[in-house]
Parts: sequence; C-alpha cells; structure tokens
Amino acid sequence: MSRGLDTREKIISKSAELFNVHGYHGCSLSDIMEATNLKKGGIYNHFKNKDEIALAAFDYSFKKVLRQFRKRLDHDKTPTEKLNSIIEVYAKLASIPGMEGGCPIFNTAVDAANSHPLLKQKANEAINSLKKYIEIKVQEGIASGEFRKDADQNDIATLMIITLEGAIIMSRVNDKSCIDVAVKSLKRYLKERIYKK
Amino acid sequence: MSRGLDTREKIISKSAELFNVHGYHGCSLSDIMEATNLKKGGIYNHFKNKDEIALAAFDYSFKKVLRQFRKRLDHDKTPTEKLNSIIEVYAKLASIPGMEGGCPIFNTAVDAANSHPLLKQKANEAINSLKKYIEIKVQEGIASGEFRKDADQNDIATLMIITLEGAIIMSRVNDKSCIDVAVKSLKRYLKERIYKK
DNA sequence: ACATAACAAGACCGATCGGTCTTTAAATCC
DNA sequence: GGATTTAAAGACCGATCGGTCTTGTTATGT
Repeated sequence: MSRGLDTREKIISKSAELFNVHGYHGCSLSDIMEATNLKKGGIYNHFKNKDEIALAAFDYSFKKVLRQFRKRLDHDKTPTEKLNSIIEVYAKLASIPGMEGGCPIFNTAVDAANSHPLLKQKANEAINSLKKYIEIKVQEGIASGEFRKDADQNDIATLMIITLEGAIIMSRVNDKSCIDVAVKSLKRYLKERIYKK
Repeated sequence: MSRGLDTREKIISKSAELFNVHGYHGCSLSDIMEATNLKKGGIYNHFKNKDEIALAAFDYSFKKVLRQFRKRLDHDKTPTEKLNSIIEVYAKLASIPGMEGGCPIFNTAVDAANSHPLLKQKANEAINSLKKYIEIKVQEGIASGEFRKDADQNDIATLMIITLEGAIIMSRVNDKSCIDVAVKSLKRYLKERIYKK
C-alpha cells in the first residue's frame, strides 16, 4: 500500500523541482517520466492529467517554503528575531535542495498569471498566506511593545515579499549580490521604522 | 521594399506582447500566426526560427521599456526629479499598451533562466543596462551636490529594480496596491538616505 | 496458496509542435 | 511591359505533445 504513496510523492517532488526550474509549459511529461524513472502508466495511475500534477506540485512547493520559515522561526523568541529570520530564510530559499529555480510562488505567478487560472489562484492564495504570516509577526511585535504602534503590517509584509522576491528573480540571471542588497535594506528598514528605538 | 519591413515589425511587436504575457514556451507559432494574420510562409520569410523571433522580440521590448524612461526623464531637470520619474514610469509599466504582462525583462528572466541561454543572457544584459542607467543618475546627483556623497549607486539602483519588479510581478496575481507600497517605500528611501537634507 | 486488487509498463492515439518547401501573387527594375 | 526579385500562402513533414488503454506484474488479504 505504501508503494503507491511513495510513487505519488516522488512524482510530486520531482515535478515540483522541474516546474520550478522550467515552468509549466517548459516541462513535459517526458521530462517528468525521466526524472521519476517512470513510464506513462506509472504516472497516470496517480494523476489524471498534467494539470493535476502541477497543482499538487505547487501545493507541495508552497508547503515546503512555509516549512522553511516555521522551522527557523521555532527557535526565535521575540518578534524582532522572527522578522529577521524571515528575511534570512527568504534570502537562502534558492539554495535549499530542490528549490534551485528560486521561489515557486513568484515563479508560478509569472508562469501562470495569464494562462492557467487555477495555478494563478493558488499563487495568489500563497502570497496572501505568506503575507498574513508576516503580518501576524508584526502584530505580535506591536502587542509585545517591541514594535512601534504605528507600524503598518500590510506595508511591512508587502515590502519584505516584493523586495526579496525581486532579488531572488534577479539573482537567477544576474549577480547574486542583489540578495544581500535586499537583506541589508530590509533590515535597516525594520530597524529604523519598526523597532522601537 | 517597405512592405516587408512593416511585416517584420508587426511580427516582432505582436510576438513581444504574446511572449510577455504567456512566456516563450507558452506561446506557439500558431499563436503568432493568429496575432499577425499571417501564415507560416509569411513569418518564416523573415525569421529562420522561433528563437530568432523571441530574441528580436526581447530586444524590441527592452528598447520600448528604455524609451519609456527616456521620454519621461527628458522633461526632468534635476537628478532628484529623474530618480522620481524612474520610480513612476516603472510603476506604470504594466499599464502601457502592449506591456500587459508586466516587465519583459524580469518575465524573461524567469522564463529563460534555465532553458534558454541566449535569452537569459539578454535579460541579464538588460538588467545591467537599466542598472547602469539608474547609477548614472545617482552619479549626476552626487556631482551636482543634490545627493549625499556616500550614496551607494549600486545599492540604490539594485533596490529600485528589485522592489519595483517584485511589485509588478506580485500585482499580476494579487492586489495592485503592492505597487503603491513599492513606490512609497522607494521615495522615502531616497528622501531619507540619498537626498541631502 | 490462491484470488484479488493495486500498480506500473508501454503500445497506441490524435493533435499540435516547430520547421521546410513549392507555388502563387505582388512589387520592383530595366 | 516584360523579366525578375520579393513576399506571403499553405501543403507538407517528422517529432513530440498530453492522454488512453490493454497487458503484465507485484503486493495484499484470506
């Protein structure tokens, strides 16, 4: 019974990597077959079409991203530490195994925005979840008295996401140092405008 | 003689739109045929393959982006005005006709980073050009005495690019207001850290 | 041990992909 | 205005696409 589940998991994880690197249209079933060492029969026994694989792969990738944050933020005590950890995890996203293509959320956003409504919606929901996740840390910081009362959750979360995502994408074709610029800038932003002096 | 050139231009501009919206792999020759009202023969008379169209389309799109900046910055006198204009042009990029898919540079970066070396290189060069373009405005500001002497050209240019590009991509699937967050943040950054008080 | 159900293989399918080539139509040149 | 070049049409090509289905194999439950 667990043989089938293993196979299904393998299809999802390998496909997730492929989609993240090459995009939905840039990755064929033959590519998935090769990466999983399976033939058509083995794959279509678990999924009814390529779309279903892509959707499952996105869920898998997004959970994996969230897990990176949670794992690291577990060790943090204060909201200040947590926000810093978010920046640092984000900055290293593209270097964790199976995430070589960068952040699957924004990659999918570019890939699917005008050609795949279901994936687009998933990307949108993922961004909203991540944003909410960050906003809650800001709320906690305000509640605990560490952050200024006028700290704008929405602005902070949005700015962290777009700055780091922009840097990750730029680093795919350009110098990696742009990620350091993003990190440095965000840390200063938090220090000067969010944390109490 | 000019009939052929017109056709060639039409192929390039229509393809540029298609590629920017659907990506290289997400846009087929049939799509290009339909958009241009041409058949295979009409297209392959001007280009030897799809790659060549994509390369020409990218050059076209990038020039179009640069033209947006130059057009607006022509009216500006001071480096301060110029940096502000760069932010504002960038923020409205996705709303200019034929640019509905967002910024072609970052879209291509995502699309081609791991599957199309020539396009990847072009995206990289485009980013470097744009970065240089911004850096020069910073230099001019320092030279004119408007900007602080310790203003870091590289940091400023990089930050402007990644923040705005990140916001443009996010806005493709999420709320458009993230662009306002990017604009607001960058303007404050310049005001507080670059312009002399 | 045997029946049953789950799983994977791989032959097969029509559609579409990017690309070629011949033919026709329309400018251009002399 | 007749010859020649140039542009576009569209039939055609093999390869590959995503997807189906039958067949063989391997676990599993009794």
